[in-house]
Amino acid sequence: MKVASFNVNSIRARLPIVIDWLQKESPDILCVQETKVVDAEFPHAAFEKINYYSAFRGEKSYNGVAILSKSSMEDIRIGFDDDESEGSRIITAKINKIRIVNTYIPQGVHPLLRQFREKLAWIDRLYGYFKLYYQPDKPILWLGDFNIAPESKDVYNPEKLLGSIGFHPDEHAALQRFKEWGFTDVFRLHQPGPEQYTFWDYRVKNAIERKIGWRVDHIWATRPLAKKSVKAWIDISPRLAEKPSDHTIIVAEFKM
DNA sequence: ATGGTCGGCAACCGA
Repeated sequence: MKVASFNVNSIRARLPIVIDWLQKESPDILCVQETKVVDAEFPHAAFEKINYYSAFRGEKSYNGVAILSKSSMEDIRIGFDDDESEGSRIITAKINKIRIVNTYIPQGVHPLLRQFREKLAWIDRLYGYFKLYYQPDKPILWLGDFNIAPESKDVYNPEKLLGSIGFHPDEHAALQRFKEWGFTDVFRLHQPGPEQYTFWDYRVKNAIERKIGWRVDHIWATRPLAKKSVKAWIDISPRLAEKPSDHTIIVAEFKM
């Protein structure tokens, strides 16, 4: 089983990249974030044409998440509990007995602003949601743009950036709870080295060459699944495309 | 370095 996650920064602008990548790599599941499109305009027909099912929820201009899958999806859930107001940031489905959770965690803007507290509260709510509905001894895959680099080796300059948005102790503590509950960072399991970035800011000139990046996109799994993972990698091809993306695609493979 | 660049959408917001 091959799974992947990609912050597309508009599914319409990045549709050729996504279609090409699906055809080239043939993953079982691709989770996408920042689709930036209302459901009525989500390009599901383009995915059906290449034999992918899709589950999606979006809004005009901002946010939006989708799961693309070769196998059919069951028990698709939008948002938290019966509250679909956060549906543009969390969508889940059961695929071949595995619970897939795709999240686009709020970016947070700046640690001194209310949006930062809202980001932490959102993560808290996600934690409560996991605790209430799922069990760590079951196979669960959590993918998405977490908007957090968990460790020093996940940012280009940890000394300078510690305390910044995306690399803040409160964010690290918030993520740590998920590890204690039972999640493993599958990418890190297979790639212990530094400079494994999934994101480079558009605004930084020659960011890739200068290695000014962040690892904020993730694939985490509960232990029964994590122990079946065999490899993980970052595909930077979207960043080098004609219409480059600021994020890359993170991929993991499991021997089922 | 304290700016820079995207996408969406029609002025700036969010990242």
